[in-house]
Amino acid sequence: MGATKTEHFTDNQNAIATLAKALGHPARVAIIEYLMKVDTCICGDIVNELPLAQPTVSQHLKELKNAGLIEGSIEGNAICYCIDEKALTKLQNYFVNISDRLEKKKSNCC
Amino acid sequence: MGATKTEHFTDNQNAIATLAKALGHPARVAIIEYLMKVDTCICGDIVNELPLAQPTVSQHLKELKNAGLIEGSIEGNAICYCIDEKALTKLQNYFVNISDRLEKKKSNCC
DNA sequence: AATCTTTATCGTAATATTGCAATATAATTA
DNA sequence: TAATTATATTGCAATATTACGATAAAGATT
Repeated sequence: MGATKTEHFTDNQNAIATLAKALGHPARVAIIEYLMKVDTCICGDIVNELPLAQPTVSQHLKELKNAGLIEGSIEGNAICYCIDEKALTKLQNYFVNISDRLEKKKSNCC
Repeated sequence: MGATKTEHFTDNQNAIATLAKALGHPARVAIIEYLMKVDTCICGDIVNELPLAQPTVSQHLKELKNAGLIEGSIEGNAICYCIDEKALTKLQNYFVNISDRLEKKKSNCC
């Protein structure tokens, strides 16, 4: 035991959980926010921006990339990371949808 | 090592990460969706709905409650859980805001 | 009061995450 | 081509998460 039983849940539930999990660490939220802030796409400045060692940041970037939240492209020596809008749009749609449904229901809770 | 360095990040980054982390497991996404689906607030039916043992579900409920995503109130013998709209609204606002900003920027990526 | 029902907690095993030093890889520059 | 720069990977220690059986706690029923 100890491993998540993904096979018992729907694809969408797993997809949302994967995206949410990727944002489930403040460093990764900070990376997304930094990529939003800097107009031009930035690479290893992220390492300077964050209070974490380079390998740690590299690992967080990898997780964001695996989840589809950011993309990286080789830029000579460096790697240029940027936000993948599709994933964030998916999250946005999901929560807008939930909030809409809650709005209509108007909490008849307990 | 091994513990997240929360103190180095902003309150908002930590708050978003905490909420996202709580939704970072398909069972917890499933619980939220189930609570959305059933009109009336439901308690231990969640256990029957999920493919997990009762203590495991109880633990997931606790995490959702700690994150502020659901509320529980005693209903005689049972506990009645329901969604806490505030937390989901916060997530919704966060992602709507990000998507808006991305929209304006129109990906000049890398 | 004894039993049943419902939910939470404890204890524990399996697994995953976080963080970093050391090192590898790969393009760049001197 | 040797040194530099930028990033990824490896290996490992500390900690956290996931899952569940056993058990506790607390109200409901008989």
